[in-house]
Amino acid sequence: MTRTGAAYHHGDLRAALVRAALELLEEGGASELSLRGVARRAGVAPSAPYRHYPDRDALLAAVAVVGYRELAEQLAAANPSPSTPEDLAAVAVVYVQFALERPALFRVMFAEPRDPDSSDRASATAAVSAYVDAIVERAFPLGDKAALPTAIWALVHGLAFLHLDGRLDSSDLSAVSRRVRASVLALIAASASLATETEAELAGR
Amino acid sequence: MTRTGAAYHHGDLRAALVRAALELLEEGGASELSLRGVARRAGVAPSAPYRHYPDRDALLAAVAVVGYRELAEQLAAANPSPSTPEDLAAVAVVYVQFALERPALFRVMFAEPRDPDSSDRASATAAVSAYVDAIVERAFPLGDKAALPTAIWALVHGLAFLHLDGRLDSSDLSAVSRRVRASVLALIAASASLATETEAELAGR
DNA sequence: TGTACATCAGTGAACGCGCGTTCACTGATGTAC
DNA sequence: TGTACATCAGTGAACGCGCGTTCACTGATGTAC
Repeated sequence: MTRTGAAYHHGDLRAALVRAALELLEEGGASELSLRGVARRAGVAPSAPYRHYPDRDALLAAVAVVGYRELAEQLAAANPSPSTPEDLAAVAVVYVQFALERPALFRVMFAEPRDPDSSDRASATAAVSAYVDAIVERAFPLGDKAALPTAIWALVHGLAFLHLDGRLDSSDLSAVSRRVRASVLALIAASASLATETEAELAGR
Repeated sequence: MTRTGAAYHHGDLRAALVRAALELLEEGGASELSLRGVARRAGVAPSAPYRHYPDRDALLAAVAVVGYRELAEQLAAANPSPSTPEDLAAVAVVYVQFALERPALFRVMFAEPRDPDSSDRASATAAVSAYVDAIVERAFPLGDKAALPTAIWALVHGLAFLHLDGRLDSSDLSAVSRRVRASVLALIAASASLATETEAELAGR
């Protein structure tokens, strides 16, 4: 709008809408994202988005996809290929930090999709899942069948939401980080100890 | 309405509204609970609830409180005073089952309160937190400072939401239970092994 | 036991709101010749 | 290089909707004497 001097044709409204949505989410306050609100923010008529997205959900899905990409980038930036428990714990800390820094976006990303077969969103979510599995798997091959990656993801995700929903105190961010780190380390330590115990039991208690 | 034969005075509309809300949540579909919808379900004018609750949030808070109570009852029924890792794992399984069986209620319970100082809701949430802390603490005194109870709660809560939001497959309920059980057992095993490691390190590696 | 009256717990119409979506339209762009 | 025209990407008015909340009201209940 201000960029090209109020052109009739926007240029790249498709991307601008996603950008506007992210801005609105960033500003907090309104956690519910409305199509009209996004259009307003982009400086465009309420009907304009329909040239690019079939409906509101499609726009939300596009926003979620960008969110997944940014989360993945930040995780990778923390440690592109974690190999020790400490590395993994550091990645987990970044995951929770992302949730606390961009709560509204995080909620959009993980909100139940109304249309459960939105392929974009599903594939983005599968990508995150695969990514998490992959880094945990690389760090701890054969850890505890396939249970460990899921357990770690759930642990970190649960920490994120408990903080986000005010069930855990988020006022001291370094305390949050310590808690995330300690939890993840504890869980990882378990996989080794479980294996040992199992061996011991097999060996006759 | 049908009970007393269409009395003008309802009898106990206050409780009936909460019951109606729970029914609506139970029926799934609409995860958003509206004051008007609840009044409609209770067979009462849209303005009637205002005799009992100052606003929509207050009604939602009352619903959440009932949800917390029922969750606590089910957890206690699973095992009133868990003392082994297996006991705790069983309680965790019930927690996730509750979320999967009553997803809409679970979301209302854990949704971010708009009015962050609703005392009813806050105290109910504190009660759950205290309960979780207590049973974990009782089962594993001095486990890993105060980190373990939180970690377990987060793990289980994260599993619940990842299933609820379709990030993990919920089609095979017994597989879900196995995953929950295995994750919790792994995390608990860690507290012992961590303690051992710490001692070993203190003893000079 | 009967009456007068205050209080309580409902009604129902109305308010203003923002929403998602549709529709006929129009201005800008790009292509064919 | 210039003109005719199809296509594209916006506009803006309008639709119907359900919502939370308010307000003056009224029927039922309970209390005082």
